[in-house]
Amino acid sequence: MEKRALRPIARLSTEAQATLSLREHILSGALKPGERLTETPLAEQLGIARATLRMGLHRLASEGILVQIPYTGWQVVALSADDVWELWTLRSSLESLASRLAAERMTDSGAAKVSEAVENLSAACRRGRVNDINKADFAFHRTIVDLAGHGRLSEHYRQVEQQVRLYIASTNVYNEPDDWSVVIEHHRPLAAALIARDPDRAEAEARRHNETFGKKLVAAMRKDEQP
Amino acid sequence: MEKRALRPIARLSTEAQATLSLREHILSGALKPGERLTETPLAEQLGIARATLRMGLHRLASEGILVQIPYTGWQVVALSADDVWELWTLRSSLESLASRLAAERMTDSGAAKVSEAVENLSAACRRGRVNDINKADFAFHRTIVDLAGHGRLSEHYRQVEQQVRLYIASTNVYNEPDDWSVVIEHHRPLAAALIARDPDRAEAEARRHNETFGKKLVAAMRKDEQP
DNA sequence: CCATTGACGATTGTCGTCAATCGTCAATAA
DNA sequence: TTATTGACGATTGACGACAATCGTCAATGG
Repeated sequence: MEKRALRPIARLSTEAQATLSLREHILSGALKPGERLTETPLAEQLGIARATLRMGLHRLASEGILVQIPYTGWQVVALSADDVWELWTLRSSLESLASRLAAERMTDSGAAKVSEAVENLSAACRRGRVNDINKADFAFHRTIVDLAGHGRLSEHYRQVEQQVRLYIASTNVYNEPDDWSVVIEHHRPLAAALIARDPDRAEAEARRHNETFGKKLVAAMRKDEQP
Repeated sequence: MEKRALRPIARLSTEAQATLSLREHILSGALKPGERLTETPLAEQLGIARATLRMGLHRLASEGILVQIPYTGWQVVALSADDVWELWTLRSSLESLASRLAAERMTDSGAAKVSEAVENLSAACRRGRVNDINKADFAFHRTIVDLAGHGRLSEHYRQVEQQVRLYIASTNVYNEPDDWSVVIEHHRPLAAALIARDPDRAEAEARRHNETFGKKLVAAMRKDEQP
């Protein structure tokens, strides 16, 4: 016998499962931006009815990773430089709020989570495997948002984060053999402010962090778009 | 003959029309929070198929003004004090960003729009009709967000605004015979900062505006919830 | 040769129907 | 009397089929 009581089984409607599956499939980079999706074959592949699949597609569209062209089909969004700018300004704003709130309600266990996240990121940077760094990076920011204890903020952030993931997956901006040590140096001040329970500094550091990264990224994109 | 060329007619899918219709119906306050909705009668009322209606319902759920209880029904969300706190902190964050951006890219025509909006609000306050004040208030803030020229921000703000509208419609917080002149005094500094093209001040004023209102509201709600 | 148009295949938009699941309430037995 | 259980009505969940609309491309006429 197990110690813990039985947990209620996680029941997911077929639509929810399909949405999950599709979302991960797209975000994994298996589908390139602009790639076309048609309902009928997709429904057959997933073994569900078209109407069911369709709900999932609509949801992903409302989340901004798919676009629908009436009577023509669905396609994975192709982000422009302006889109990336929008994403980063928005992310900066949301994460600044999250950081402030997280610092305000920081607990010992929360601080431990932040420490763990930043150490994971540090370890990943030392190993130098791009995918791992990426993952640890997202996990670090996600930790902060979760610690803010703000359901709607969490949901809005998730949508932005998702599109950022899509962008990262569809480009190789992270493949530049940059010095990975700078990545961790860019995160430590924010983590420190959080652990120190300093809302003002946490908010400022979050804003600074996002803005520097965002500016670099947008500049790189515009350079690519022009010629 | 008319001068202007024919504009493309606005074609809306039945689903989109149903969504629009439902959204306004709910936001108008015709349905009280917690009120139950069943698909079949609703579909009949609107004269559309259940599957079509259902897509609209799902959308409204993802926008946070409906909740779905599996195999049971849909209902209008009932916002708690915590929810209102979430809404106002989020709105503050988003509108601060919008105000900063709007101030940065302010043009003469933009400034005119801000002036017009604030004058409308002022006029409404003098007349003292609650509904008009309310409408002008939302229009003022919407003007700022539009002027920011940030599609995603606009969409995220819309969702928050919607829930705020729902909350306002379902309560009579605005019915207190407050001195309406204070309303306009709370808005003028922000408008002035925007017209002066001062991003820092605009951002700060937006934050201050939202926080004072939010705190007052949340405090009033908690007082109502406790006993 | 080229612009126009009509038809065709492909794809989504919408609909009606049946299956799965929920809450409730009465029947039952200790 | 009261806790359990079985059945019922109500409601959503999922499905397959038909209609509307799109882009394309060949046929047509100048």
